[in-house]
Amino acid sequence: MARVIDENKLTRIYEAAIYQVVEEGYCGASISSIARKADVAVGYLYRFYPGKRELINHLLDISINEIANELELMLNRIISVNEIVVLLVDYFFDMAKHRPHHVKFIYQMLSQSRFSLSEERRNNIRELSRRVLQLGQLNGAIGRDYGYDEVFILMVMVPMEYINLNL
Amino acid sequence: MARVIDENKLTRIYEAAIYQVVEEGYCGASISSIARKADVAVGYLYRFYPGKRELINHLLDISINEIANELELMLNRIISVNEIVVLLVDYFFDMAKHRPHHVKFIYQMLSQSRFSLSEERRNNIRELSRRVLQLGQLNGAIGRDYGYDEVFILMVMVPMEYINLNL
Amino acid sequence: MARVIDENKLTRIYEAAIYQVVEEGYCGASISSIARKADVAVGYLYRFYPGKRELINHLLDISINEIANELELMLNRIISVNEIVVLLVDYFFDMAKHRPHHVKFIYQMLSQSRFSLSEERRNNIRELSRRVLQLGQLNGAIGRDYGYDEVFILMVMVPMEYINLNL
Amino acid sequence: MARVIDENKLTRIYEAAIYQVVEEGYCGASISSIARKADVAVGYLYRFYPGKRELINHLLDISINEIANELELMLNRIISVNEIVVLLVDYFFDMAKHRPHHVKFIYQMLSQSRFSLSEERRNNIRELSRRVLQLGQLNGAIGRDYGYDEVFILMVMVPMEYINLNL
DNA sequence: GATGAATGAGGCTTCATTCAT
DNA sequence: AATGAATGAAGCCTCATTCAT
Repeated sequence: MARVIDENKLTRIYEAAIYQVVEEGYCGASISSIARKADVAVGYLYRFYPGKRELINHLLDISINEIANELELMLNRIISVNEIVVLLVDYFFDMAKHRPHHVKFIYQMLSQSRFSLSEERRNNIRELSRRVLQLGQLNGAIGRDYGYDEVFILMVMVPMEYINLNL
Repeated sequence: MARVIDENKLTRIYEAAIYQVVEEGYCGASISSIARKADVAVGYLYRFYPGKRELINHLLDISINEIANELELMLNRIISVNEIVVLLVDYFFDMAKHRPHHVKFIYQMLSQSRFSLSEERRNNIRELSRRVLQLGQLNGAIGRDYGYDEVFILMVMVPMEYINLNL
Repeated sequence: MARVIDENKLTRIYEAAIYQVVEEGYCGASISSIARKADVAVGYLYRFYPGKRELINHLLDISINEIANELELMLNRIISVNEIVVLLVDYFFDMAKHRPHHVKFIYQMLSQSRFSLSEERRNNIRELSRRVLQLGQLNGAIGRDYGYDEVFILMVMVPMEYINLNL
Repeated sequence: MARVIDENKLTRIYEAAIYQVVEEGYCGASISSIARKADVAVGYLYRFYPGKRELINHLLDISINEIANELELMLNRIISVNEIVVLLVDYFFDMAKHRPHHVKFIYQMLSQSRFSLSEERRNNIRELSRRVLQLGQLNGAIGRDYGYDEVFILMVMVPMEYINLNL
């Protein structure tokens, strides 16, 4: 019978790709260097993605999704904005501790306009920001004249910035 | 006879390089595309820089220096931290209006660890942050438990983040 | 127990290979595309041939052999050259109607010097051409100053050319 | 001043490309092997053609054009079809003698439907065939029931076939 | 000094072939 | 025996860099 897909290999590719992109940039992260670091044949990569760009884009998507899911869980427990900020920052610090390259990866990608999220993911983020904003404005934690952007920057980007500066 | 350098050509190269890096990323910004956009021969570029990396790194250095000088001027006039924040944000918005690619360029480069500033520039920035911190803590505008990083992030990175999100 | 070879699968491989070579050329006809079209596993192919080249070469050999056998049957019935020409052209037109890709395949392969027939097959063809020539020159249907080549070109290649141009 | 284009290099590329295609087929004729044989850098090829396919297609176009021009000259001198056939066959034999690979190249490419001539070239050929047909039917050299295809096959393809078989 | 033609290392991708299951 | 996941050599192409003019 045919061999089964080794999930572990895929994980290694993800780690390697993120590591290489952070260390060398999108272009510097050559497919062959990723494959080598993941201890996988070059061709193996192309079984899952039609090309390099799709691989990296998917990784960004996965990573953002992870954060979005975390935030959604928090919002569903209807805690206050203040608590959410604390939890989110904790979450980022935890990620920085265990997977420092992931934080850098997300941060880098988000600041390069060429790598945009999928429409779906973007809507997802916007919806969550809206919910945070609503929650914060209800009990006065967030002033009336702030919008989604401010929420996103202060809750997501600033913590990441801080972490990046210190990594 | 002294070697005459056409400052105009150099400026065109800088503009073109920054534009291309922002639009296409470091790798996408090919030397030939930069030269073409700057209306300069490819070889001309190599009279000033030994390679592509050095050119881009220098541009980052120049750009940061520009901001540092601006901040230094402000600090020399010994205005309050509050005023400095206002002036600095104004300065960034002005840059965003007249040279939007420059803001993006600096922001993008700073979030990519592999493009580091020169030691000299880094010291420069640190010294300025120290002075701002001192000034702020003197009159209580900045709390005792904040450090350089926080000053830098809040005064430089957050405004840039905001601008980038809206450009 | 004797190894049972599924003749049907083999036939499907032949058809698929010929089809793909005609449509995409030798290189464009990838082993995996052939296997997919034949609904056979890639590895199965390698049970019969050590490689791609051998498969294709064998197909050419088989195809030519088929024509040679046909011609031989005709010659054994000692009919005149004129009749043979008619029968052969009929045969080609029939093949063009029912298996158009086969005609194209043979035609294409014969015009590419690097796909040579096996020594055995070549001798076979030459012998048949000799017999046709002899037969034709006996009753004056073919002039004294023609040789094997002319016979082969006029009886085999020209009809094929015509068919190819019209397929 | 910038170096001037070396026409000789281009000619070497043409020869090398045709040689390699004939010897190894379209796919076997790798860009690097062509460049090596032409004693030219790989990148040099891409100054004239966007890719391999365009190079080979252009070579076919050039080659066919050459023959078409020759035929046109003959037709303009209003000689008889018989004379034209003789001249054309002479021309092919001459080509076979001095540039044997060119004949093979044209023959191979024409028999592979995937490499079609440009619309312009095809019209050109058709027009010339029409003129030959007209001329031949005027003085009875060509029977009433023949068409373009027959003219083309007999005057161009058969001679080529013959040459190919003997090269 | 300036130019841009020429080079070739290196990147992305494909696919013939192998071999564990 | 049959399968198809996995491999990696080799192909196409780009582009940083050099250097003759």
